[in-house]
Amino acid sequence: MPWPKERKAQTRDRIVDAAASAFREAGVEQVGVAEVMRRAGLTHGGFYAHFDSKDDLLAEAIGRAMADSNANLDRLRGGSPPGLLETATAYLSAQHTGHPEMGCAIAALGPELTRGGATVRQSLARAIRKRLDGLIALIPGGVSQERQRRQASGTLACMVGGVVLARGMKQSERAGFLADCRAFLREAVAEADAVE
Amino acid sequence: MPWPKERKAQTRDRIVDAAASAFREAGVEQVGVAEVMRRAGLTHGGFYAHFDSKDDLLAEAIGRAMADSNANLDRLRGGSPPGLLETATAYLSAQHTGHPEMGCAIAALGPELTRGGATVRQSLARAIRKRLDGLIALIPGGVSQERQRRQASGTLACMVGGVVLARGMKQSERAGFLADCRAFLREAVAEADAVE
DNA sequence: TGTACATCAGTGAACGCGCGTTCACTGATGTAC
DNA sequence: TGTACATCAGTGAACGCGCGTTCACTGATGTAC
Repeated sequence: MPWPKERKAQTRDRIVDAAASAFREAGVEQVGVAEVMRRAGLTHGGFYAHFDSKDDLLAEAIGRAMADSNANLDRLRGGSPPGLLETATAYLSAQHTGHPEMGCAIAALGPELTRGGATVRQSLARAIRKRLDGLIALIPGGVSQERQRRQASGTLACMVGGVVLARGMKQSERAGFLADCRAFLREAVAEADAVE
Repeated sequence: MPWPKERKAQTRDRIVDAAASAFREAGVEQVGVAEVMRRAGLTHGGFYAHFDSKDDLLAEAIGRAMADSNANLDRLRGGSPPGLLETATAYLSAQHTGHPEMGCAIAALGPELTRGGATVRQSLARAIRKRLDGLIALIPGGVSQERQRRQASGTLACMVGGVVLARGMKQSERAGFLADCRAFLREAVAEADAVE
């Protein structure tokens, strides 16, 4: 074993990171294997020593992007406690909307991943499941499981749709729309708690 | 003028229709000009007698897809009155989720359109604006404009995100998730009315 | 301690292939006589 | 009524080009002696 054992794993990691941000930034189809490798500081020929195919890389990059995005949202949330509303507020921010390459993979790539191969779709489904479970875990224990599920599902839908829509709008309408989405959720979630 | 005047316009229409459904079904990048023309019953060579570029067609297909989708949602809504909740309920249905090629262009193509050329982005922005205004118009007049905007924005975000997420999930989790989103909105919108 | 060697991560040229676009053409049509 | 003609929507072969993938190779490294 002439090379340090962990070196290949580190290179692989760099490739996944490069792919996770490049795909979110420009779309899966618009970013070639060569471009990903270039971003990782390598040449394209070595790619297949690490991955079976571009789809294989994509499936792995989805998970990486979600973890990455979660870390960024935690940072955005700043000091506020990790509740459902606080998370949604950070998600529905101008910062997140303006930086897809560091943001949620579902909002940046959802529809095109849905049309991908079986491995990619599985990875997406797992990412969504994880996000949803993460949100459910943020809801206080006193609430019934059914209500937890409903609140988390509706809130996540509003988060993802809000960012997708904001990114598609005229720049000038974005901030207002995001504020409307945040206010909508604040009311919906708070009132649902009151009813409880 | 040796040909019936309207014939070329009709052919162009057929191409736009074919593109609107093909793009929503398989994604813009996955559908070539040749495939669109084949679906319209033509050969690819004639394409540039009707459009300047694929992007030009795409920009037009977005508008067509939205009109088409609205007609389908009206049909889905069936007898129920055209209110905000009824529209959201039809949108967040298994039928819509299962048939992207007849559904909302924002949910099917949103993120990739955001990364498109200027004309495409403009067409998307216009489509979103129209959808939002359409939803606002469904809210009873007694509600303040600010509240109308907030309700329509939050509801649309939940609709789009709900369908994007449902399509990315395991088949077995879809129906429950869509029902949760519908229930969430029913509560959010109804309670907001009560508070009014 | 120094040298020859085996390993294998990474290189870079090459491959088919499908794409968007171009262009010379064809042939169905309405019009002029 | 019938024929020659001009028009132009639509045809199909061809063009570069960039992509995902393959493969013979290279050269930096740890090991054996």
